[in-house]
Amino acid sequence: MERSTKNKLIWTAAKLFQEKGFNGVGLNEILTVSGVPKGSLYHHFPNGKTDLALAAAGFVHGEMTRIIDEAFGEATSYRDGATTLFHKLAKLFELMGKHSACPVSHILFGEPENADFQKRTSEVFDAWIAQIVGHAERLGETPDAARAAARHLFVVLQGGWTLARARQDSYELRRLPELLFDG
Amino acid sequence: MERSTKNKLIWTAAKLFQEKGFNGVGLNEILTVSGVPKGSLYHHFPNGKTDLALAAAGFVHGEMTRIIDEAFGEATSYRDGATTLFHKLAKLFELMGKHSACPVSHILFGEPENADFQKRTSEVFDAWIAQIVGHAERLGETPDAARAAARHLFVVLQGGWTLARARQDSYELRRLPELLFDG
DNA sequence: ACACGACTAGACCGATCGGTCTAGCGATGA
DNA sequence: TCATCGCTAGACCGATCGGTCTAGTCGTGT
Repeated sequence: MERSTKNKLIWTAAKLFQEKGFNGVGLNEILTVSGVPKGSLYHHFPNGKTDLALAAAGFVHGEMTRIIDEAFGEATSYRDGATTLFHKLAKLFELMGKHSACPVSHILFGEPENADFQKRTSEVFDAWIAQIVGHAERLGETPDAARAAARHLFVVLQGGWTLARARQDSYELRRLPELLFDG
Repeated sequence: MERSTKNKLIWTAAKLFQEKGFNGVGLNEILTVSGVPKGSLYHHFPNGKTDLALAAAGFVHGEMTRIIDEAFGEATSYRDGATTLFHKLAKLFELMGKHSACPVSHILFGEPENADFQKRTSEVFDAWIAQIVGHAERLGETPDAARAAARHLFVVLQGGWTLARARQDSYELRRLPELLFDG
């Protein structure tokens, strides 16, 4: 990602929002950390903080999409792909300092009355699940099995991430495949 | 719960924090909704907002403990108990307006740098899992199976709640038993 | 050389934040 | 009757919030 002013803002905002939530981060903090003045923020994001949050959510959505494709692209079975995905996310979780929540939910759940945030969250979740369904079918699962498996994976990932965060331990993410496949 | 001033504060704070998170709710909003003046808040909670949040988390912890015991108390098998639990929580979710997140995590994850919040979250989660392990063993599961089942239930509950919130649909909670038992 | 548009820079604004402080109410016991 | 004390009541505080506005910088096309 090219380190333009705009991208620095998005990257910094995404990181901070994931740690502390939309309402837990002030513009001044984002500005100080990214080293960008306030005028630039409102040039690139005329609607201010909400615009920036939506852009940050879009960025992490793209990153997550890429990670999912990478994990399943190398795999020879659905189980392999899912296991790789959890290990990749565990590494990401460590990289973020073991404080971050599921990127999208933590950025966009802060303002439940904001219809844009609400809609976007739902869309992103649907997109992830559909993407995993696609990989599952490609790797030989029947459509029904693929849909059930994708939902199960998504739900377990969300919950496992919460537990990992509470315990500050990425192992909670790495052991999730047991839950899916050895239960 | 007796409707004393202190309890009105706890109850209101719990509801609002669940919807909007710790940083998404101002003291003035809590005070207005509950109809309590600021002086009373600082009389009952000398350390202000953080005290109140910990009390609210303790309250929802107790409620959740009660719900878990009720669900498994009526049950003749672990599967029955778990299914009842999900239905009870789906009803609760509807009652709260389909905006609320997992009570404890949303109240206490707002300030990841606050060690008290961090510790309390982890403790509450551990307590819930231990409680479910107890019920599972009582209902005939082996210790190993009970521990695996309890973790699976907890993780699926957390993730399913997130999905239910994103889609504003309590059915996402009601269908979780399929994931646990028909996968 | 000059004009113009994209972008940077930060002073400044009213509103709201969490928190403090003093005054007073009202039940209880001496 | 009056002193006491748990609690209510809300005015007030400095800090910080998200957002606006003007001035200036820089690169590019003419």
